[in-house]
Amino acid sequence: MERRITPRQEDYSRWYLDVIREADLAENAPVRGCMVIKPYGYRIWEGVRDGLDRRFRETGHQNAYFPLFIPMSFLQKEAEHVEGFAPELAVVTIGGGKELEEPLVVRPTSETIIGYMYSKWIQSYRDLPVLINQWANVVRWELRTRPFLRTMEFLWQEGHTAHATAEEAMEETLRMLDVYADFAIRDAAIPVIKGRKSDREKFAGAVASYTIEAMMGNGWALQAGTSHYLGDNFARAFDIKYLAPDNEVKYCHTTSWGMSTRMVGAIIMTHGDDQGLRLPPVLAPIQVVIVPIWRQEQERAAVLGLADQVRQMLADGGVRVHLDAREDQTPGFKFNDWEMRGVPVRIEIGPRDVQNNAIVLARRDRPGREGKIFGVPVPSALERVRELLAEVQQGLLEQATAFREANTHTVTDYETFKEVIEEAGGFIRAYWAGTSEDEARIQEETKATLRCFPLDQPEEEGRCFLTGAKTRQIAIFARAY
RNA sequence: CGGGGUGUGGCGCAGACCGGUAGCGCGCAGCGUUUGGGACGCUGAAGUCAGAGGUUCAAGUCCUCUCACCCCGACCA
Repeated sequence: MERRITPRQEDYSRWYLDVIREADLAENAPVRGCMVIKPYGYRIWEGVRDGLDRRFRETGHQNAYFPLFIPMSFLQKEAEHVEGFAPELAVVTIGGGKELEEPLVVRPTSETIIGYMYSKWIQSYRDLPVLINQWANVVRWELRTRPFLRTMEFLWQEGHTAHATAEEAMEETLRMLDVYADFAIRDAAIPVIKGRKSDREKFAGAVASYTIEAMMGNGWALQAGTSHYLGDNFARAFDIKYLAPDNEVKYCHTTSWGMSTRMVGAIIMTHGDDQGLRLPPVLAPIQVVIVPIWRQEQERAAVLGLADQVRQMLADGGVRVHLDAREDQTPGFKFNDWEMRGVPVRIEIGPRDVQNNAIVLARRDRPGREGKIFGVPVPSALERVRELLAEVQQGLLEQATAFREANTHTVTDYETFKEVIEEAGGFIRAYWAGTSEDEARIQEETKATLRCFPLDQPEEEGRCFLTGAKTRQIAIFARAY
């Protein structure tokens, strides 16, 4: 047997690239740093999109679309914003064969052009809040890229809202952080830590940035979604003002929040094992694959007949099911193939099952025979499959949570911190009262960054592991993508 | 931008020191036998050897230049 996927232990980033190739999710494009998302990978993204879009509607947001090109001067209106993004801008200077009067930036994010429009749309407190989301591609000129995790062009949604008061805007910021966490946990089965970013790590132009941080299979952290409270920074830069009930002109308070195709990378790296991908049933393009098995020609029709009957039953019940009737592949090959592609549940139907009017169920989150259930009566198939899908969904979340807990360490001094990062890896929870400079030094010396200050903070006071100062503030540190 | 490496059928590689008919594995196509955990046999298709220039009777192989990609570093919402 040829080994197609490098074991995680041997080389984690090779494993990641192998899984993407073997599961047929994406491949590199002829343009450096860009990728082609293939149909199977794109369907996972569509699952992410649908899960988020439904939640956005439920929280009162509407979709709209703003242009890809942004006048360079717009970015320059917010000092911190342009400074943060300048190094990774793609700029169009020629159009229609002629040098442009003003260069156009290919959007790295849309705060500026949306701010510009909001200033025209908003006159009165009666126009507020404005709650808009856009699904779009953005471009950031990255030096080091990895499929899904960091590419020069990526797909995402960016929500942009404007509110009358700081309180309302802050509520919105945290509400959308909750939406992301809910999606990550319930749909993607990824346990995440909600937290606030340090000043060093926050969005260029934000007052405060919030994040959901997830732990990948190698113990590294991944920022899986962010929500920013922008204060009135962009309102001042773009003149987003309204007339309040007291007849006073006031600046709006704005927010922005985004989740990207990086989420697909998070799913791969949270759940994947040495067999390949493992997909949470809620997002799996194919939730159940049926593999028919026959030995002799006369068994064929009966097996395929039952297989199709079961397929129809499940499809009618709303299950995303696929019957793999390929005749040029053996059942064994198909088992491995669909495991590699992460399908949560497999049904095996052979001559023996036809005789018993039963099927065999196998779950992806438990390897080999242990995950198989024999002799499931056909009439109860739909019900049993539904139960099993729910169990797999739950099982993946539990496994990921247990892994994160097992790889989260508490430290109280810098020496231990360095040891843990170097040897054990994973997340470090520690009291922190250091400065941005201290943070930079830690990154330099250990490659670990301050991922976030979790929203759940302890009551007790402790001592900063670096400075020894008394503080109530806990921070999470880790190496990150 | 600095250091290192690699470019040969779709993919992974050998061939290069020592110049002489371009090969192997996987994949692909056809036919047959197979099929409860990655099947096998036979037949077949497919290569501007990254590009340009040079040396030579003869270049994948030697020389010069160029390009692309990968890894490490620097940089980084």
